[in-house]
Amino acid sequence: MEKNTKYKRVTLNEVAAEAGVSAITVSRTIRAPDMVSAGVRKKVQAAIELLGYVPDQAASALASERTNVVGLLVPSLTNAVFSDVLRGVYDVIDGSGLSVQIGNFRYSPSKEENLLRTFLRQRPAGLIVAGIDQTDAARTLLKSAPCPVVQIMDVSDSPIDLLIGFSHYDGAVEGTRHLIDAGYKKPGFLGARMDPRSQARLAGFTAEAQARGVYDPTRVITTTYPSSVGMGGQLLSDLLAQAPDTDAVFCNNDDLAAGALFEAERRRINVPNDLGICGFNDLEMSRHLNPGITSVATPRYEVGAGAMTLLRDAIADRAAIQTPHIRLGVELIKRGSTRRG
Amino acid sequence: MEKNTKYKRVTLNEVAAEAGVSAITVSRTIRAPDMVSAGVRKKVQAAIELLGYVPDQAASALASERTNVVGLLVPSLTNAVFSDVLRGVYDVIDGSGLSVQIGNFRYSPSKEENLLRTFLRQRPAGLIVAGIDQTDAARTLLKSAPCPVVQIMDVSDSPIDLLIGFSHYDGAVEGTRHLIDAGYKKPGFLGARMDPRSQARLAGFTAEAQARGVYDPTRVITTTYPSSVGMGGQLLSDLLAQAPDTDAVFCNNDDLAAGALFEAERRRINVPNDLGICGFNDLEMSRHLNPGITSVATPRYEVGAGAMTLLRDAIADRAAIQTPHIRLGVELIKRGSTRRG
DNA sequence: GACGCTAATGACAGCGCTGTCATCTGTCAA
DNA sequence: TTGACAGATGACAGCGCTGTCATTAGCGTC
Repeated sequence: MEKNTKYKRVTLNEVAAEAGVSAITVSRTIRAPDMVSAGVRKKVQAAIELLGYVPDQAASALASERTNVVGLLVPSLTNAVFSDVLRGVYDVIDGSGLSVQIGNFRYSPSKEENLLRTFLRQRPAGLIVAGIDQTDAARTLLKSAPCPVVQIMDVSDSPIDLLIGFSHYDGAVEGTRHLIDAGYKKPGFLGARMDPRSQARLAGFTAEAQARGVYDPTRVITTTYPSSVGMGGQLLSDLLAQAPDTDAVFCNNDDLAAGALFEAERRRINVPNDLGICGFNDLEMSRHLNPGITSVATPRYEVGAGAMTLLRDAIADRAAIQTPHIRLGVELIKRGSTRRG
Repeated sequence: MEKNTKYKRVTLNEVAAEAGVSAITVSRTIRAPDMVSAGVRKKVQAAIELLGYVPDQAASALASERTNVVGLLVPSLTNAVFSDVLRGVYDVIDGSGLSVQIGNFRYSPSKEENLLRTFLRQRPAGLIVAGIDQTDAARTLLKSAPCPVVQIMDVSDSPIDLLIGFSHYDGAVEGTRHLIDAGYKKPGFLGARMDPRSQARLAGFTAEAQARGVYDPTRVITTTYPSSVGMGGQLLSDLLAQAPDTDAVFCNNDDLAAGALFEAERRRINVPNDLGICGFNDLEMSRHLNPGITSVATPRYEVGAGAMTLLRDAIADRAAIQTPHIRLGVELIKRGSTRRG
């Protein structure tokens, strides 16, 4: 076996010899310090420090049938939304001894299911999965998973295990209500990708518009192509071609909203007077546009950080989790794009 | 030992029994099919299929002293630049049997060094590190790493091992030259974060501006705060306060450029006639602004995908790598923000 | 026909750790 | 004083795989 002596590993046994105890005591000092007397603990910790001992994850995983790997299943890596979630996850995991493995299922439920199977065979310490719309098979796998599972980015009446997210439906209702309250009479909806969370936003828009008597299906424009700024402009063009008297748009997200704003600019349509625009997510950019884009701010970072916190605590002691289901709020941020003169 | 029978593992021995061969032959069938005769190979593959065998990574890692984990060290997870790189990496790794572990060193060289040590102890199959500006200690660690190392996102005269990137200096020179060629006489520079790659861009700007006799240090505004659209507006304000006659800005990246554009709009400064704006990276948004922002397009996805390809091939056979150092080009995309009427 | 050679396969040990159970020590109640 | 008991520590086996070396079969050569 070719070894690189530069990376010669310090083993548990060497630490044990240094500290004058047995290997298992060193192991316990690391994993369950309470089981070891204070004196021995000190000696062992000194020896670990002295030798620069770092546990071998592979050996530990093999012996204990568990790993310190957390699987994170997301539908996209491009999306600014998920990079904020990622940031939250990494901020919490930092120094927890756990590590993350990301699976990108590209909005494909079957791919998600496959990734899930792959992850589960690695005996993960925990799983974080985006959304609540797993296939039945995936749900079954997750329900019987031998580790905590956190669903994120949405709310649900029947979570699999742990959950942290916010209501896309409620957010859309709030945004739509604001448009109508601001005096817009003919609001439309622009949506791209149309994954389950986008669908929920559309449902929220539809429900509120209907309740207020301003719903018109010809003002709903969606595509399954990905969201982008360019797509926002295109969708607005499509909407105006189909329903030229539309006076406001609720956009599925801020990229579309920005694109719609730029398109309106090109068409010399006055925003907010002739066209109100409301986005979703509240990306950093939105507040700096002219006019600023009114948007439903979503706690993406908080979802990532909260999910990892939940998971970390559940891995330590699932029974100790007080609030396994966390519903975060969204906040409507009103800006110039809906402030009529 | 608490076991979950649902995830009862199929072992090499069980496959071997099923196929009527020894365990080591099964192992070889998987890792080095050429060493096994065609008939046996078929039998073994059938048995693997039948039993749904999946190798145990932990056991393999323990026995072979190697893992299938690729470490990826990036300075940021927020940045759109790195999410594009990530996407490239994941696209190539998909189905290669390797998995990625991300380390986020937050632009801190010492944190990078620590992460590196942590990764190296896990005996990674390979490493991808952002940039070429590692500390001396980190360089030494990487040079003697028992695995291939890919540096990305920059070019270098003395790569550690493998490298794929592009020249930030050249890109900045090209952007600056374009501004001057377009007739702007008093170009400034806006930069945030000012990591080594930002510094290289500033150096390119400075060199070209000096060569053309239009360099003025009072027109260079930088901050170590992170880049954002908002920061772009702020930096432009600072620049105009300090040097009101500035007629163009080369921005460190497109977020700053967009912020500068929006700020110019608010100040009723005509872009491009009274102020030319050139960005860097060419994010999707830039082409949709009014006017579109001229930008130096960088091959971020290609860097990610190329790095993972290099690494994958190097892990298979380091000696077979034909071009260990890949320099990708950047392309200036001219748009309205520098097109004077 | 004995020999050497290569290709194909197997036996075996052990990677570094942890689960299990055994042992040992000290304390306290009867 | 004895026994029961909890707390602290250790001995040992084995997780599933792979590196090493041994063995066997097959084949051509002088």
